[in-house]
Amino acid sequence: MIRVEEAVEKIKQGIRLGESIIFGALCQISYSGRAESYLPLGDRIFIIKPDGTFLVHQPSGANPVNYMKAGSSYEIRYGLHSNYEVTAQNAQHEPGEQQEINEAKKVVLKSSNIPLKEFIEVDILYFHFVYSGNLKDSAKIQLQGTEKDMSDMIMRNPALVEHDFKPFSQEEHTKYGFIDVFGTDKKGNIVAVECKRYSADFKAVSQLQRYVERLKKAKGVNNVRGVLASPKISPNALAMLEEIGFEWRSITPPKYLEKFNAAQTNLSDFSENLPEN
Amino acid sequence: MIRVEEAVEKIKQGIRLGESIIFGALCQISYSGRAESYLPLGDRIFIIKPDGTFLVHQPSGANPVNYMKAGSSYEIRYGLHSNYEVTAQNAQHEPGEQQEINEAKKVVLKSSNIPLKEFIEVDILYFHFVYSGNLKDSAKIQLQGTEKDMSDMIMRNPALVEHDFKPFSQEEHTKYGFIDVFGTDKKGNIVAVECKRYSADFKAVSQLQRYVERLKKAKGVNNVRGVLASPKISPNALAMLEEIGFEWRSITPPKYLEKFNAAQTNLSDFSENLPEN
DNA sequence: GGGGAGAGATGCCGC
DNA sequence: GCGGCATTTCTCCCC
Repeated sequence: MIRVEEAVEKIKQGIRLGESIIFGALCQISYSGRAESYLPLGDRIFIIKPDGTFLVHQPSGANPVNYMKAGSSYEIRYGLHSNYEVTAQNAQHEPGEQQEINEAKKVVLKSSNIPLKEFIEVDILYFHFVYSGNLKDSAKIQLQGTEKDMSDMIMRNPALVEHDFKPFSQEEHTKYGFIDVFGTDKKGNIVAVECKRYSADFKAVSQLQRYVERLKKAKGVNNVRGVLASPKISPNALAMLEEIGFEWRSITPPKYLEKFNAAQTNLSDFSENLPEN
Repeated sequence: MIRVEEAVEKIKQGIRLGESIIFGALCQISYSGRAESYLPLGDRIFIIKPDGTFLVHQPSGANPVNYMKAGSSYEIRYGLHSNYEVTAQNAQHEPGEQQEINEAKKVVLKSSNIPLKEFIEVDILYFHFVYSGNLKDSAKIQLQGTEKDMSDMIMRNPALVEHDFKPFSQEEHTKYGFIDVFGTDKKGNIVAVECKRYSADFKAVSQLQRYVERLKKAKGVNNVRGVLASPKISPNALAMLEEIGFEWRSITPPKYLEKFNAAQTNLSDFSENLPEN
């Protein structure tokens, strides 16, 4: 627990200096913007980032319960809470907290993003902790095993699709749509390959169908094959695929950060738990 | 800045007690699971929740750069970092930090989720702050303005679709698919309504088309109308809709938390910034 | 800014 | 568990 005055001063200064601010507080939250929400009293974790990002986390769950996008601005002040009564009872907190809450100095944190017409107001009863500091991080995450890595792999090794498959290009952003890999088979048919990094569903089939239809229309040709590449495919999707006359290839996206061998060996003691593929 | 020994002890105790743990640290991170990633040295914000959720945030951006799902387990210990050299230089930090880093006591935090085969390893150089505590929050967020609210509104006021529209049911989870609102028009035609809370795109049209096709097939009838309801619709989607012979209705999801008037008035000083709709 | 598509998407519900 | 679908999805890239 931290004194309210001290907490408010730290946060004020953090906002002024554009620092990363992290704090925990007992509060209730109202949001208005694309949607609207109200979150009754409870303990939450807050992050205000220098870019204006705002995150509110409950003590469980992966997603923030409330948030604001980068570019939002902040104001914290002492003030009257809303005209309804904040009670420990309606928050299902311990009855003993009632007195504590009523005696607490009231604090209001407002976040607003005028261009996006989004607003959050946090009524704070007390703070559990406050940190504010200039955190420095210019690093970018290096990720492997994405759909892009799959299409890279196919470009390097076209036989994964089939013998004599000749890929032209990758990630074609054309007016016909976005095609992962694009090439010809040995008979000269056009082949459009759509990659999915995990199980392919009927939406992936729809997507591929749309590409192929547009291509046929735009080029005035009929010899366009559709190939869906993924580690798995749902029964529905496979049925739909076969009905259209498209094909499926079982291809798994590459993993293991070859460029960062060090990072890989760093996880060596985990490797016994990994699947053998 | 907090002493490493104190930080590690706090986190260890937090893990043992199942508390909410929040800390800031200079670190590098390796991940292996559905994909793989490596994040070079930098300052980050960490949250470990009692349910096992793990979040790592950089000082900018809305999304966690690394994370683990609920159910993951944690271990923190002193130990050797990986066999590559962690230097202030490769993290683009100030040269003066080099000595500080080399002298720091090395700490490794591991998170693992065996069923999901997901693993994170954090090499920590030093801590900016550590909080651990028993945060209590049983509240659930009350959200309004969702797609479900739109279909509720249409059920209460079917004329929004058209005069004499008679809705049967909502959210039909049938083998034909999931239909938001389902009813008949005055001529006895079946009407399938798909709601979108924001701008409808061609995917929404595809979705609706799929419902209607399945319905026709399953019921052996042809008099099924498709209606797309949304505040906006993209030109492409509208063209596609009209080509199929479906219709669009301009309907905006209800907002303003009528059930929670208190929360609403709480945002009264924001209302002058809100659009007039 | 809109459109189109991926994401280590997540979360919810139903089977 | 998978499937289907919404999300204050977010993010990126291109037009």
